[in-house]
Amino acid sequence: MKQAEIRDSFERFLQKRSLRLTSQRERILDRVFETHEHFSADTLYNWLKQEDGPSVSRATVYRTLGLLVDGGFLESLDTGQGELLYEHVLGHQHHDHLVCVDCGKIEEFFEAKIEQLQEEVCTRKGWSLVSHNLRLFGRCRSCVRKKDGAREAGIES
Amino acid sequence: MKQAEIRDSFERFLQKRSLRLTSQRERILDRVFETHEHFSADTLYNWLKQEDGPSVSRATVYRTLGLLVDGGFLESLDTGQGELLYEHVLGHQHHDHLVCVDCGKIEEFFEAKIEQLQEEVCTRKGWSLVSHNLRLFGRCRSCVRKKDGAREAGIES
DNA sequence: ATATATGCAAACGGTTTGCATTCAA
DNA sequence: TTGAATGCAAACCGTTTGCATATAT
Repeated sequence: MKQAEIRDSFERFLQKRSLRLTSQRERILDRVFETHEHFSADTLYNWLKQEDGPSVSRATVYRTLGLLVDGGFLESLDTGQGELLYEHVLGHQHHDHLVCVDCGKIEEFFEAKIEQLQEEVCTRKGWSLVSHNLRLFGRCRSCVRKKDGAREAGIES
Repeated sequence: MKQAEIRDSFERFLQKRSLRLTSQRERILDRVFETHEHFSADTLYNWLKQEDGPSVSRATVYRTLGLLVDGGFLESLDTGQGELLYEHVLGHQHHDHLVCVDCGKIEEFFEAKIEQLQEEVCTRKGWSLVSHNLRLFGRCRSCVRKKDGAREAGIES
């Protein structure tokens, strides 16, 4: 999905709710869809401060992130390290995350069988599934390598 | 595992680290293994305040909870609602959680096939799995019922 | 014209921490 | 005796909010 379509979709979303397209919202939308990394509210705030364009306050960053999550433009991801991370949704399929406990790296994965088993668990218990959050914590390929290197050198972890 | 064994195990843990068995730690340990509910630091603090025994400050509650998690006596559970919940571990097998988005109820489940698929995902990606966190958010049996009732009565959700 | 957004700074809420005092070993 | 633990209150940190001002429609 390209920038222009996203923009249209955002405008429609705002109209539906009688909200206004401000230069701040415009700027945040653009910036957020420009990156494919996971980012925090603070990171986004700093990007906007450094790069040029209409100034955006911290409060507006938070308010707009909330709006974008509501509208299904962004998803938030709780890595359990205090701050929420965000990633854009449009053009991305659902996935879960691997988080490296050594370097913080995040990778995405999708495993249909896990998704299906989650539904089965819910059904079995009489619940109705709304969403889920699966995080695998481990060591990424390069941190595993580093650790093995250290072990060979006789350094205890 | 009965209270006395847990107590011994805790004393050994403290000795190993040259930490001391204080009346506060004793009281927290007992209280925590007395309940089978999930509880927050604040809930625990209030239990200790209402029931009688040696007084325990909020700071000590937090410090001791940390200690018990380190020692593998408790596990913490991030429901994503701001505060951490705790549950005791000894005598409990690993499980994941269902969280009701309407009433906050928590149920536990264990699904071996999901556990195994997580390992497979990691292996496939070259990661080494350390732990995981799976939360299913949905509506519990009784909230589903309530919601259906409302729908029949023509009340929109 | 007017309802909505913004920026600022203060508030929030769970948790952590510095420090003087108390206590287990 | 002395290193560790406690209680208190202040600090922390990401996030939210009240309010006066600015702005999109």
